[in-house]
Amino acid sequence: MNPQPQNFRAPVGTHDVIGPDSAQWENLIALFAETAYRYGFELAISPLFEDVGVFNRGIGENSEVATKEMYVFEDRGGRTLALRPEGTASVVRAFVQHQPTTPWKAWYVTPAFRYERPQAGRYRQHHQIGVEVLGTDDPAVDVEVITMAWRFFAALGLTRYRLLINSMGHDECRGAYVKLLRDFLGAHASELCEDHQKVWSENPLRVLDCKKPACIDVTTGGPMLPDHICDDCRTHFSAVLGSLHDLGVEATLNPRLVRGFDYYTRTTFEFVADALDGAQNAIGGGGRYDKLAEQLGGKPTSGIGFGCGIERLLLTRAAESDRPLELLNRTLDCFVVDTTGVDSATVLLDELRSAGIAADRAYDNRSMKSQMKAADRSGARFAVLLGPQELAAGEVTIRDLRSEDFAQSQQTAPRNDVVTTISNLLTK
RNA sequence: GUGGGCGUAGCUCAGUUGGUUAGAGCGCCAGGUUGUGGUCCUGGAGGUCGCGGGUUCGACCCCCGUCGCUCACCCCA
Repeated sequence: MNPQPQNFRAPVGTHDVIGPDSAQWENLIALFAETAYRYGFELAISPLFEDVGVFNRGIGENSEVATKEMYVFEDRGGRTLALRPEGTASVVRAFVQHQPTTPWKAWYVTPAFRYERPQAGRYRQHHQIGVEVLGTDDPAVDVEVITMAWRFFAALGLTRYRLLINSMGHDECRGAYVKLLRDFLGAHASELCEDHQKVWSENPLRVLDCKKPACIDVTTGGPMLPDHICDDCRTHFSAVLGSLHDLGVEATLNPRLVRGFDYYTRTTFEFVADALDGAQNAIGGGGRYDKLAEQLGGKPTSGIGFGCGIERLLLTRAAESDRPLELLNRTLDCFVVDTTGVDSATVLLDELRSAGIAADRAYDNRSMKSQMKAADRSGARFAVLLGPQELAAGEVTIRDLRSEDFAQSQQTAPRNDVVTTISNLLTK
């Protein structure tokens, strides 16, 4: 009659983020929000799920993510929906739907879902922060977006990261290049690695990204993207590279850089962290997607953006430094120790908190010693002692918990002046 | 989807060739004479040894299965 409760746990590849780790997340997201506003971005929140077509059209129906990693499901109304595997497609869908005035600059923070086997730095639900700019193909925007990410990493305290960059060309010159590459690969198909001998034709660009020696050998002698993009794209790319150089943002040209989503055109980039060993060292990436809005049914609109994985950024940060991020002040101002037995703390705390003072307390009428321990553990700056004596005298005792000197670390204050006294002590 | 390693208290881990009531440290709770934390001392709570089956007189230990964690391949953040 009383069934054994099941031991539920977070699904495979997902994680609960609780303290003290959640403080790192809070810091990182707050810093990103701050950075985004400084660059003129507004926050965009879009649904976690979309019509599956948004992602199929966006990231490409043949892409690895779309074919075998998406969480696709049918809702009760028979609609075929998918959990977002990345941020860009939804934001661009929102742009197409609402047609905000351009340039539209939006930032986001969102979970992303991909059905893969989890491993270090790879999860079925991970979280991304990113930005998108729609409505201009000015190379200055490419530079701004890349630079923002670059500066953000530095503000996070990262030091060992690199920017890899490439130009994919626009649809026409890229198409011509793919044809060229396909012909080339066709002539050398038997020399490719085992896997690509079979599938090189479906997406020739992927072969460029293959890490197997066989494929590298073949493609090294073959045509590379930057040499075959049209004059306009070349000019655009040069402008981007030039400005990045002027700003001191160190970009490494990587002609093999081909990202996993099909929507990219022209400027394409990736950030890798050297502190992360193994295959999961990409902490962020992005690029231009000048055809995406159109593919999602909108007017032709240029766009560019980047996304970064929060988990990987924090892993990188932890690998580079022992010190946690402490950009936000999240220490308690005071801890109320109430031994009156009549719960005087409730009213006192309401006064303190209403005045903007961060305050907490113990519950359950615990002993003074126990409450003092709790005060110490809480990290609060001051303990506000309120016992029978203080209650009778109409005052409180304020104790500086950082001081070791008993005599000088305590003072009394009239009960009515608690807020102002604490405020004054805090500004010292 | 394929393969390797690992599942013992909240956490980090011991547990001798299979042998009685499964241990430690940290953390948590309570005390150390009646109002003071961070050190110290004492005590306490907390575990169906991931789960299911098998071998055995006897299983945390051996075997099989399963689930989970983890790492790698693939791909990506």
